Amino acid sequence: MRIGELAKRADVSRDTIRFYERHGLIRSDVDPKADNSYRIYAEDAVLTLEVIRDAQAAGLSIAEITVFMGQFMAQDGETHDAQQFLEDRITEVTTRITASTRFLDMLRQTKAALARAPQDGLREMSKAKPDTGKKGQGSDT
Amino acid sequence: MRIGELAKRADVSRDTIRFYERHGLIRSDVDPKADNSYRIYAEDAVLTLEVIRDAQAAGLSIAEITVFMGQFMAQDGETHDAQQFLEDRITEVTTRITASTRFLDMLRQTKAALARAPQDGLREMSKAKPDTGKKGQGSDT
DNA sequence: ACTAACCATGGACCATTGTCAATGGTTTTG
DNA sequence: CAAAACCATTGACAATGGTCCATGGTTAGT
Repeated sequence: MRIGELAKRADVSRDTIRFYERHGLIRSDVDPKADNSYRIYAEDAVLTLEVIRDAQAAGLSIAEITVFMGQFMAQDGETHDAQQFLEDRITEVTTRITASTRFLDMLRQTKAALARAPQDGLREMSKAKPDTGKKGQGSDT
Repeated sequence: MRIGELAKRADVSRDTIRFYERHGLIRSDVDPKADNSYRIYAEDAVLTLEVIRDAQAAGLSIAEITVFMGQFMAQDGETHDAQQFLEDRITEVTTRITASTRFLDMLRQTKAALARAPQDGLREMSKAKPDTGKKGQGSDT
């Protein structure tokens, strides 16, 4: 298919597709039996764009997604780097999901508190604590 | 506490704290009985910075986090806008978590496939398909 | 007292992730 | 056929989220 159709089907702009392509996230060929310069995209490009969307939601940068796509398509070795990369991403994404969920709870609690005491403000909310469990050594250097 | 201590305790740079402050995400006062211009941060600023981190992980922009913080601290009305805002954020964050989780699965599957067929590449992976379901279109002219 | 370490302010600078506009060619369709 | 709609390429522009630097004042340790 051509870029316009892909754009419609994946719900992204043509410019975005071109941007991704420049960054190696997606590929296209030129129809050899046409003498124009129109690029042709495979069917699975739609899927690829959806994966890119998810990957971005998960916090990966374009550069990282490019690597992932490369890994995904890879045929040759470099298995070690690949494994390591994937492991790192898994850790990061997991962490992000945890933080997001924590924040989601906070949103819900805030909303509930607000519903409970509309004009009163929500000073009592102060009790809602995040529960990080990581940093914060109690004193200065 | 002063900015340096806060920076250490919350594990962000001083510049980032100042950046947040300029954008209304955090506040500080000047010690009235000191004649310097050093800013003093309350204890809970550490917590605030942690919440900001989570909110960012959840995909909120600085502007949105600022609104949330305002809501959180709010004393006056505007309950309707607040409720609506919170609801919208809840929907968005939930969606993001779903997408992230979907992508996380993909990472895991890719890793597994790679472990299974190191030199073979993972052509069979093609079967792993997401599961979106949207509509509409992006225009570009 | 002197120096290292800290602080404030302002503005320049940077990477990332696109978007837009100009220019010129191609295809489709009424 | 002629216009509308589509396509490619290039490069400028923009918003976001910081980071760095220069300058000058403050505090703390030795």
